[in-house]
Amino acid sequence: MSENDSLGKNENFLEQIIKDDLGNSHSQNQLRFRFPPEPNGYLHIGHAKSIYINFGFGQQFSSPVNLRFDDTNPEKESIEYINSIKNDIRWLGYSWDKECYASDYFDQLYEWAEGLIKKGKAYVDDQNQETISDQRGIPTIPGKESPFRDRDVDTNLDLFRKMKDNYFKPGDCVLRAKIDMSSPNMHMRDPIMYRIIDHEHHRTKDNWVIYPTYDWAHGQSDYIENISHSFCTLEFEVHRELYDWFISNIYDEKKIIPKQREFARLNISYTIMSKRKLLELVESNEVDGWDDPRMPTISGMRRRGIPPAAIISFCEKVGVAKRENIIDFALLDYCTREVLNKKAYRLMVVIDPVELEILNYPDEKNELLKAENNPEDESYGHREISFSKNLYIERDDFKEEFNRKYFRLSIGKEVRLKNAYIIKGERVEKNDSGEIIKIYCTYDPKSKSGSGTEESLRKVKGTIHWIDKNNYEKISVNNYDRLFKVEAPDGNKDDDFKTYLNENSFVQVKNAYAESNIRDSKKENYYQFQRNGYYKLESNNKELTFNRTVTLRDTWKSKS
RNA sequence: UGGCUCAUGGUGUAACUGGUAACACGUCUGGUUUUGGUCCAGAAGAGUCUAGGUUCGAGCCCUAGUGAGCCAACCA
Repeated sequence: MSENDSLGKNENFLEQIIKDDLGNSHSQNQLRFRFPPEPNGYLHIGHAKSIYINFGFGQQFSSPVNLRFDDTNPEKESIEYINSIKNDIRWLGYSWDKECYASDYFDQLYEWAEGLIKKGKAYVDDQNQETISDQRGIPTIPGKESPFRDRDVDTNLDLFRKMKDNYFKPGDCVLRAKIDMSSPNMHMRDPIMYRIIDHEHHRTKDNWVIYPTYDWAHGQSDYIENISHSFCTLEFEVHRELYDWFISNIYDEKKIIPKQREFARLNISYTIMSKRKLLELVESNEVDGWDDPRMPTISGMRRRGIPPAAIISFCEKVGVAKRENIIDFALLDYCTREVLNKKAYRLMVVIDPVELEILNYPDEKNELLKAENNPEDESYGHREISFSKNLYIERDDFKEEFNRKYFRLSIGKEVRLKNAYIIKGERVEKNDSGEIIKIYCTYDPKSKSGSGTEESLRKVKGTIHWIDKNNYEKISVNNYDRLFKVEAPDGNKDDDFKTYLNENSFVQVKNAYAESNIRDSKKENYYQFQRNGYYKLESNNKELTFNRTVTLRDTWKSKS
């Protein structure tokens, strides 16, 4: 079901690798992918790219995709994260074949580790962390071998079993692969396979006190699950040699050898993509949790009102390559608007109200005017909006002084009230501080929208939205903006990224006036407050509260 | 005194086994429009990091530079 194929769109390099393998080493039914998050945080838009890549290939090649939790570090992981991850993937519209856990393979991994010891390819090192680290050397200088490196097999086996059986304390010893302390690749300098961690695991509870490291667990998990292609981000490129080394040492049957390949992670301007830093924002209460609408997390974007289709479309447009990149946030906004324009129910909401009285409109008259729910889609139908002599309009839609580029209301200037009549500004009333508190206008009774009269067909330059003063709903609106003030908040290693937080990223408007139809709004729907932006219902407890997803595109260069 | 990776308009991604750069976003024009939205039409903007080489011909191949990223957690 790949749209890519049908559109003849260009293949990315990972797709080419798969197709090459299909022509040589792999058959169609041997293809299998996986998405391997560590349950130590919430998924963000960067993970969405990875999800899109892996599950996208699954769809394209009709291959199964496993969801595998890389849960080898119980100190950082939790069931809360597991649940949020599953929820987010489903919300994005994907379903996995098997739900797997690296922890399900702990027995097998242990067995293989003993196998490596027996082959003389792994040993227990009694040195402390600091010593091991010192001995590893630096990239330009070879490391030194551990004095415990040449222990015999029986000693190693005995020690390793004691490690497993809780004879030692964390830090007393580790199991290391015996490879090459002078390798130019630091990861080949006798990497650690097991360490002792005294912490209950969220799944295996207290069954284990030794836990495999990422390098020892990941590739083997791929191998166990018959994963054909293991795609990860660029920083794991240097791990590949070790990934292959481990598998070559356990490989003993005619199983698929998984192939690790790396692509560039996603970066977006004015935000950060590090789980560690995102956690920091959450814990320091800079944001309202992992799902704060300003967060680049999947859950945050969901709360903000970005539909899954927009996220998928974004990942598609962003492409897959090996080059470091920073995507312009405007592309995400574009994808969001593109989807929402077709989906959103339109409503009129005045966010910063000022009173408007129509002098020649009958005092007691009240009309119900017809409005389209979505001009992009006839099937959304129509609604009725209450109209009378006294209204509210957006303060911003009236100006006493203006230039020829100004389309909105002013004294002596005509404008159309959306779905209603053409009015002309007459005069204003100000308070002592010179602030406009009320605008007076006159209307053309024959210009009613949709009436078909000659007057109603007149072209006026501007159209503005409004609210009936006698029939409206007060709502609360959360206007969000970018979380950071600079394009690359974590680009400068010397500065704390939090110093670049945008203090105006969240503006709450308590008293916005909405047409009364807003009472029917639903959590699952998307809304456009006309001429203002797209909004998502956040809460409908006593008072309706909406989150602004994104503003409408604004090409009016209101420059001054 | 190391290894690995990358280098195409402002941003991102293309260009099949070499045949003088395409698409999207952004920007700018104009048109339509009862949302300064949408939609439609169009424009500007790179000669592909640099220097050599191979070739009739190179963004694609080779060499050497330059620049950037990653690697020295008992994190993933």
